Amino acid sequence: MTSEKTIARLSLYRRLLGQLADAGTASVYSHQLAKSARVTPAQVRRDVMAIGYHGSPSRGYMVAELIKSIDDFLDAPQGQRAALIGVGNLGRALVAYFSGRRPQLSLVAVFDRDPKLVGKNFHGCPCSPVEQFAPTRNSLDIAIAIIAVPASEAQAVADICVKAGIHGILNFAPVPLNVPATVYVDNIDLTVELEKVAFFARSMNRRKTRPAPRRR
Amino acid sequence: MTSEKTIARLSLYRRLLGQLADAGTASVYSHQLAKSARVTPAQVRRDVMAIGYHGSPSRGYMVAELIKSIDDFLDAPQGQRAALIGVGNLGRALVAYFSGRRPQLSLVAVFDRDPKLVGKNFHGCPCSPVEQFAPTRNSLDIAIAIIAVPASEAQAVADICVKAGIHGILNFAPVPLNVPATVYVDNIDLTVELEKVAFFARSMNRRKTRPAPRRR
DNA sequence: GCTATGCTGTGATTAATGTAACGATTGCCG
DNA sequence: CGGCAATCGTTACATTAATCACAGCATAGC
Ligand SMILES: NC(=O)c1ccc[n+]([C@@H]2O[C@H](COP(=O)([O-])OP(=O)(O)OC[C@H]3O[C@@H](n4cnc5c(N)ncnc54)[C@H](O)[C@@H]3O)[C@@H](O)[C@H]2O)c1
Ligand SMILES: NC(=O)c1ccc[n+]([C@@H]2O[C@H](COP(=O)([O-])OP(=O)(O)OC[C@H]3O[C@@H](n4cnc5c(N)ncnc54)[C@H](O)[C@@H]3O)[C@@H](O)[C@H]2O)c1
Repeated sequence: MTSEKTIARLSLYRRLLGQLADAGTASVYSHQLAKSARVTPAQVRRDVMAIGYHGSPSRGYMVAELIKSIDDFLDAPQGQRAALIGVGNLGRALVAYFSGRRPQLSLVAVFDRDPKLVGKNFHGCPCSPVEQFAPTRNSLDIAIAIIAVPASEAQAVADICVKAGIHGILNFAPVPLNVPATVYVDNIDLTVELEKVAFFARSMNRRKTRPAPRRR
Repeated sequence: MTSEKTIARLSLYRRLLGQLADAGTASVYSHQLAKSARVTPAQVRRDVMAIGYHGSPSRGYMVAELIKSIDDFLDAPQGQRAALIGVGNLGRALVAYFSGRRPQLSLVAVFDRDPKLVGKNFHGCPCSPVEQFAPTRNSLDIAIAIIAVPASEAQAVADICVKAGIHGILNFAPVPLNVPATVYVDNIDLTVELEKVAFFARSMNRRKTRPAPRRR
């Protein structure tokens, strides 16, 4: 019932709130949070409403409480584990970035088919051959796959993931994947993103107006 | 007037059409293109209409002509050049990926503030100190900046870009940037994307229905 | 030739998403 | 103690995006 866009914003709010908490801020108004997230105050209030948290007109939202509410809403109670498939240029950067972040959503294993990579350890994640995906998935209870293999291999790898019981895929290969409706796929197509920026940069140069207020 | 979503799909169509052209296919129907792009046929026709190309009811769209039309629409006549700032884990992967792709949209320079990286060459792109950004931008006519520096540095780097006359930014730092309305920013927030996948993977597990048809 | 077929182009319609408006509430300050 | 100022919660509205549905047309087959 809650839309994808709302989930994305909640994830962003949570990170911004974490920074506020670190800075010792106890409470925050919708317009303050809106400003740092680059959205309207009404949008913030709507999103907060969606997770059932309530602020007070005088103090706004209690930072710690709101974080807790977002946690309860977004996180799985027993945590979730992810695996990365394809430890190439991009894959290595992703492991460096995602490993050791939130304990509730951790990267625990990586896979590749290159024998030179198998057996190595990447930021605490052992690299196994891709044939080991299904058994490893079961033993470590992996819920999410991150695909960073060449485009030509992506569909085959996705099939392996689906067969092993994965229900969420973050796909960096520039190929729309074919999966059953029970699997959620998020495609990150960086070529498309770059071309988008190129196009709108051009229209910015010409007319000095932006096509639409930005956020993601 | 043409929306961001439409531009993103056109970029995807172009790549898919290129594959068709390589395979020797001369013409394609909206429903075929729609299937590989994971959108509806009506959507394809609408998008094609937006760039002023016309197909024929009998043959559909001529692949080579449609590619040409998308090129004319998306590409700058004299090409566009991009620079990357921050040659760390992610930056290096991006250079490897983006360098030497389309000549119409090429990565030509990289910047960092680490003296150990300055002077090195990354896939044909010389690495300069970030202080050299403005002069290099002018001499190479760089239109687009890709930001891959730590979050704490991102705003400062964005300011440098804006001051140097950049109108398009692809931002990988997990920070909403503060820029004037004359600059188009596309934020790629991978933490948000991963958390989104985690959330919907969970809801897939529970109820076996997807929240919305997927695409990006 | 003539009809049947299957596609494109596009106005009409529906769905999704975001914004605005405003009553309700809370504490503050005189 | 009672208005004032500010903010939340929520409903109504506006905007944007996607889909439907069908007229119009080109071709193939007979
Ligand atoms: N490098 C980037 O910045 C970047 C940017 C955007 C998209 N991508 C996409 O991400 C993917 C990976 O890019 P990359 O630059 O890391 O490529 P890469 O060639 O450096 O790495 C690919 C890795 O996948 C492994 N691999 C290949 N086939 C496999 C299989 N069937 N099973 C398991 N592992 C397999 C290879 O051994 C290699 O280690 C590609 O689809 C690419 O288009 C990369
Ligand atoms: N690695 C990933 O896969 C990944 C994923 C998502 C987001 N990100 C984001 O991308 C950014 C870069 O990530 P990374 O993993 O490559 O980090 P990194 O630390 O490996 O690289 C950062 C690079 O930026 C350079 N740098 C720092 N300050 C600079 C400045 N002021 N001017 C110019 N160069 C400067 C550093 O010298 C370094 O080379 C971060 O904001 C990170 O949050 C990275």
